[in-house]
Amino acid sequence: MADLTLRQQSILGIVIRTYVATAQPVSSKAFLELSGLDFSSATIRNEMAALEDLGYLTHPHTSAGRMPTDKGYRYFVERLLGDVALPLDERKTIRHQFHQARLEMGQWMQLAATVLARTSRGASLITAPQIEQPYLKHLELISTQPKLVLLVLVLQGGVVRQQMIVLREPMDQTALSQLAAFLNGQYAGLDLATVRTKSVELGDLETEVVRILVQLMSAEARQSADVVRDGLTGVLQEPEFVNQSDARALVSAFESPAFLNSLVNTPVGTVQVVIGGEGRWRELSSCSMVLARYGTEGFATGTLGVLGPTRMPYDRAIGTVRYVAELMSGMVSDLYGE
Amino acid sequence: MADLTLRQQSILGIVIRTYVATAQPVSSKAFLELSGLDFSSATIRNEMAALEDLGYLTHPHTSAGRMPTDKGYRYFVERLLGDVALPLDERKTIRHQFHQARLEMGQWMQLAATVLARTSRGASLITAPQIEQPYLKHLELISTQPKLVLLVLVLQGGVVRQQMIVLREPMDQTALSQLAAFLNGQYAGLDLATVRTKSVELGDLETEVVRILVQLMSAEARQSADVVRDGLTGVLQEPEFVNQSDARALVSAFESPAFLNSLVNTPVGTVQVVIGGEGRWRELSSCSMVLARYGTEGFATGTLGVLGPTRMPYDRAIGTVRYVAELMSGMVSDLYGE
DNA sequence: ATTAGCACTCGAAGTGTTAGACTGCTAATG
DNA sequence: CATTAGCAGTCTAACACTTCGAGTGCTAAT
Repeated sequence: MADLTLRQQSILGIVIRTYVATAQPVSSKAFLELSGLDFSSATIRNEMAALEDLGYLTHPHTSAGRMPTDKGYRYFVERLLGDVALPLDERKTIRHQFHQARLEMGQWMQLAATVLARTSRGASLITAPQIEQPYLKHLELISTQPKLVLLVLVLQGGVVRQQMIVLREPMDQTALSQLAAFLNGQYAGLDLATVRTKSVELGDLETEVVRILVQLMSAEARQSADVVRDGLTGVLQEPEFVNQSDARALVSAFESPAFLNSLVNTPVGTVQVVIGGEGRWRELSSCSMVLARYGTEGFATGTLGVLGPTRMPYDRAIGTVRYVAELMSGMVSDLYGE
Repeated sequence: MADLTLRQQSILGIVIRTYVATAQPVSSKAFLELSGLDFSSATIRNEMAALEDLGYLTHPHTSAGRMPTDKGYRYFVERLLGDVALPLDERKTIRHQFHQARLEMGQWMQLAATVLARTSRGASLITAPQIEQPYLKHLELISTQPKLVLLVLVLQGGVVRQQMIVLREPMDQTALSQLAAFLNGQYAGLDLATVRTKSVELGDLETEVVRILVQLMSAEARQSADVVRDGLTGVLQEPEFVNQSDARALVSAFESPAFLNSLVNTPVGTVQVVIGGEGRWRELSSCSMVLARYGTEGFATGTLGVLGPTRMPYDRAIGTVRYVAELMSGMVSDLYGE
């Protein structure tokens, strides 16, 4: 990726910003009107042609203006984007909204999704933080019907999981509470690995409970469930999605769990930008993603991001993703922390 | 809605089935090929013209075949559709899938959504059953950090709700357990109304807990949260949604909570068919819905349904919705029953 | 009541033309 | 030597026009 002259950089930047705003190929004339630069259109044409030779811009056809290639966007994101922090007042608004929410991961995720979608014009999605070595805080057995028992698990950080168990023989609540107390004594405070290896003399029901315990805890450790999404309708308005099959590809990726699981592992604190599917997702050639992981490395992390057309306001998207990831990281250490 | 002759009924039925299958206006010639009836095309043309006069069919333009109007679909659904029960083997497959799932409402909902979407070619959605007068089975207070406490509520039928509480002063688990035991003694087994009116001498923290208790329980009684959806991508493939704005209207309705809340209240056990938005939802003029409520009337009910193009296989959709509603009703009485 | 037959309508698809939006290049310019 | 004016060349979008065939509606015959 050879270096561009300063002027080329600035032209590339302006072309990209203009194209992002208008969704129309940028002609040399339109460029001059919008940029306020004092050159003739011929000069701009020459420079644009050079940028095209270098692979940063294209032509849909001879007599059309220029639009960025994926390489052009990449250069823009990596070299031309300076400070992408959101303006202070926007940060304030967002922080304010977060402070008003209840202290509950589900609500925060919902809120984060909404904020991401609104400030970045894309579709947003966010996965619940997954605790790497969850330990059991507490379990409870609650009789709901003579032969039906609800097992409630509270894991580290207030993650709650439940499951019904069918009994062979009816048991009353007193007996169940005793059993729960016994199991709490044996298992509370232990992590999955320890629960698994620990061997205790147990009756039938106890064994069943422990089996489900292990099952729910390991599901916790690597599951694809809990995802919150927002902004799909908004992004479908973008002109690139008049094309039915592109739109469908977007919706399909956005909804599929498989896609989510493939979202890349970058360290917490960095924002990753995937432009035009970047080889990995063939159908998403007209889409870009801005992703980040949040939480505390090695302990509990989740992924959040924005999915939009390649013609995306990268500065806003990156700024928002970064800021929301910070807030969510704070949430994780507040709620899940030791 | 004047009565049609038997022949007109049969012609209308065949036109609708053909149009549903092919998505193309049905010409008199195509009609004869597919129906196997032994008339000349002129006769069919005459009858079609009559059906058009009566408002059951239309013409996109002079030299095109006929397609059903909303009124035509309505007549079809109400008068021409005989037994819509799914074939036994399909019912068997579905029941089998349900038996393999874990005994948990969330999983059942997910499964129901998938089954609905797959067997009816539409997008499906299903709301969690809402208990009208939920009562508190059990509450638990669990310390997660010195000044953070998790309140876990178990309501009737194993519905679990949780919320974090911030303490002014640190408290240890022993104290919290005592407090929980006290509150359980006072409030367990009571329904929302009783919890609300009951007055007990309480300290600061206790009051806070009860406040949240009331809040979570009343949210339970009429909330729009817990919804499971499936099949959006599939329905977007239908040719009616090449039109970007129709597609967007569909996605938008499908995702919006407001739309869900407006879904009609029919008694449990009947299936309702809304054709072409039917005045209520302007944007959904090219969509139909097949809806049913499930559960136990006056106790706990939810809504489920399928959203697709007006050109929908109504027989399958109705059959599937009815059958899945029955299964879910069974689930409700098994899990939530007295 | 049904049907054969034909005139008529309309859309889909193809062709031709034109206006104008841009570019690329060349030769002139400071 | 970078810049620019100017112009030829290219391509699209829009429109008008034509043709083809699918399909109807009607009428007169059975």
